[in-house]
Amino acid sequence: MTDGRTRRREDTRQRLFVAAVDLIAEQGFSATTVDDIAARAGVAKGTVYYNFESKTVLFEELLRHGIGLLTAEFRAAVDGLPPLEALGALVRAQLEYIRRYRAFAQLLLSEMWRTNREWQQTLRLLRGEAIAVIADTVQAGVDSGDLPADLDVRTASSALFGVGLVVAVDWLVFSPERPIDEVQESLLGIVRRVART
Amino acid sequence: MTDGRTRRREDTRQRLFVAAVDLIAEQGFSATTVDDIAARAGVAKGTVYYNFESKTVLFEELLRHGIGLLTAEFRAAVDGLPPLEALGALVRAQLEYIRRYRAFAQLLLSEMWRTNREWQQTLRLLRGEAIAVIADTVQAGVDSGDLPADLDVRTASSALFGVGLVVAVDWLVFSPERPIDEVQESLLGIVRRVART
Amino acid sequence: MTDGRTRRREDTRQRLFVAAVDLIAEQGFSATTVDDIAARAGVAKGTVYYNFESKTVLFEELLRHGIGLLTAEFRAAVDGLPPLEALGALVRAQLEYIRRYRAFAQLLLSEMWRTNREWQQTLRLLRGEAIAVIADTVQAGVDSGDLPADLDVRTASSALFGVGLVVAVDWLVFSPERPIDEVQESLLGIVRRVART
Amino acid sequence: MTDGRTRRREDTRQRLFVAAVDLIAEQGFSATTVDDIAARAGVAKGTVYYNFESKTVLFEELLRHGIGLLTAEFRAAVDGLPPLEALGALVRAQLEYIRRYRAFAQLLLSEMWRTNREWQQTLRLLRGEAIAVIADTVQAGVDSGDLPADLDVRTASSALFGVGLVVAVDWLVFSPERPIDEVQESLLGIVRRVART
DNA sequence: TATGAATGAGAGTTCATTCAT
DNA sequence: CATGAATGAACTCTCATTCAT
Repeated sequence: MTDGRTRRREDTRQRLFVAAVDLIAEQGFSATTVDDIAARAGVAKGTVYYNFESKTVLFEELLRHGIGLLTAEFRAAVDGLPPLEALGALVRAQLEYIRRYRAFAQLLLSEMWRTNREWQQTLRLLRGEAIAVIADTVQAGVDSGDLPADLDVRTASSALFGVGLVVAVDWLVFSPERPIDEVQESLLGIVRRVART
Repeated sequence: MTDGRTRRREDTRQRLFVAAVDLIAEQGFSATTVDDIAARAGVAKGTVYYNFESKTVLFEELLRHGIGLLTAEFRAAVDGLPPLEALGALVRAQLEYIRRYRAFAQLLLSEMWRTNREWQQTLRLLRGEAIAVIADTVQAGVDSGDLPADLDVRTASSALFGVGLVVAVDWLVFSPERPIDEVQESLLGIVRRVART
Repeated sequence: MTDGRTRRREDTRQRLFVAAVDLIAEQGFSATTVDDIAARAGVAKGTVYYNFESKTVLFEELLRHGIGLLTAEFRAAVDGLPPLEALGALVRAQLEYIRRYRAFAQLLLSEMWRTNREWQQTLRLLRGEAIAVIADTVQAGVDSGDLPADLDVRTASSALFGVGLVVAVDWLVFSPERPIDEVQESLLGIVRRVART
Repeated sequence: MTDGRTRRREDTRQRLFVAAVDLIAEQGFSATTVDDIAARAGVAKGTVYYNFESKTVLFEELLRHGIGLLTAEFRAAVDGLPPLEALGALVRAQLEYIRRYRAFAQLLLSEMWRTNREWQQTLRLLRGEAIAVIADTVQAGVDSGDLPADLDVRTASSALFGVGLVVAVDWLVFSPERPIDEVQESLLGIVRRVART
């Protein structure tokens, strides 16, 4: 199972993932060619098709992989924490994630609110899983009285996710020199104020 | 004589704009073909090229047109208002705009934070003009003492623009049944709270 | 017949001829667009079609006009002259013509030995008329004993025409600083030597 | 392993060369489509672009290949010969070449004296290399006293090249039934007579 | 007599995908 | 497990031609 061949193959897949995410973040899915991906990964074009059924499938697995990671970090962040602290931990986790996987975050920002794309179903589903963690935390806050009782949990969670994404990416693209702590503080400050209502 | 011709041509360009913005918002620039655009506009393919140098130029003029409109509405909104009220007016104007030109807003959200695209220069420039109106208002608020003196005006304006965009589009895509007033209230509430700091 | 309208139209046709001959000489027939021709002639594209049935017809009339002129000058040159002097006069006439209508000469050089072109029939016919004047002169020289009796009149005339064309155009393109008299002398010298055989 | 592939690819390129030269000679560069070339070579259209950057590049490599061959034959022809004999050898070599690669010769005749074409730089350069061999021979003849001391070497070489081309192609197009030896004799006769001056 | 907006067939080019090696 | 030559459908763009003004 984890013999030489499997490891080699896993390595190739990993390099293709990295190459694809960078290029698609920069140029978008359609503008990124399989040739580009293979070249940046340092393999032949045929190798892409040996490892993935198609360009679309490669992209879908990429989304699955990336958002799965984010969801896992969300779950780890809130584990055992009381609602308000958990909310802060989520913001921190999202920022950390975006900083580490900047290209993937850009890609998400570009694709998340599109319509009529092949992988839309997949994306909505994955988005739902990530936001569910946020929603659970928000719901817990409402139940415990830490958050206003009339809060629309679904919309608030959705907005929280989107705001974190856009603010962090905006920071990375337009003010990369600004320290992340400031950004984190601003976001946490806003969340706390909203919570207090 | 020349007037009839000019009017006809202007009409054709307008229809191409409308067709292009819808399709590109849904599918992205690369995935949208010139054939699609021509078909939706109800003209022949050659007509697209008679009116625009290239697909890229059509898109750039589209960006210019759309963001120009937004900037104009921003300017009209803040005209003569004191800082805090002006800030509220900006939020309202942005939401109104996004509701009216939903497709264009989606398109902006998808392209604004990308790198390495042909029209990036154009986009950055236009974004700068729109954000300048916000920045002027924020700066006035800082000067008047309505906003915290240590506020990073540039970053705050940038974030305000991004948050408005992502929240409004998220609402249109994922909770279209929710009345816009609520969204507006939420956003205004957040802005006011931040202002009070 | 020669009223205002006709004169204006004739003027437009003339300008289109001049524009077309220049452009086609430089770039070839296919690479020259009707837009190019109209622009250089300073008229609208529709005007080309108002004056000529099609691009091909414009070109054919151009060939007819240009080679007709050359043939006429050939006829005028040899008129009344004894064979050997007539031969020299032909060389001079051809060089004069090429110098005056350089672009047309280039165009001829490019198209004359092509096969499978639409206007080939026309071109062969016109070429035949021009070469007939040369052939008549050569034949007269053979008959009078000034030229060798076993000379293949047809081939010799054909070659004379081609050599004149290629040497003159080569001179115009690659050694334009060299005076025409030298070129003429060289050519006449060769012809005279061949004649003496 | 790699050898099999390389050979296959080289084979494809060769077939594309042959197909392209025939078609372009007949119809000209612009009038020849990539579809035509692919069809005659018996490959798919995409294969043309897998092997050549563009239609223009294919044509440039074609020119390079064809004129390179001619230059090589010129060099082989004059090798070790005294000036006058070398001159005769050049004429023979040129005629042989044109007879063998008739299509390429027609193409050269059509393109050589054009201006404003993309590959002009390339063509001038290659023409220079071929004519340099002639010029060296002519210069040797001048130095040895076999040719007139006041001969303009550059112009004479240029003209010799052009005359050989136009006479040979004229013969192939308009009198293909005439044996090549006669043509060769005529040309050699002229050259010898000029030499005697 | 002249115009120029519009057209659509067809050109050059790209690229996801296949497959023999 | 990996390769890269070949493919052909689909793309962007061009341009000779038409026609209402």
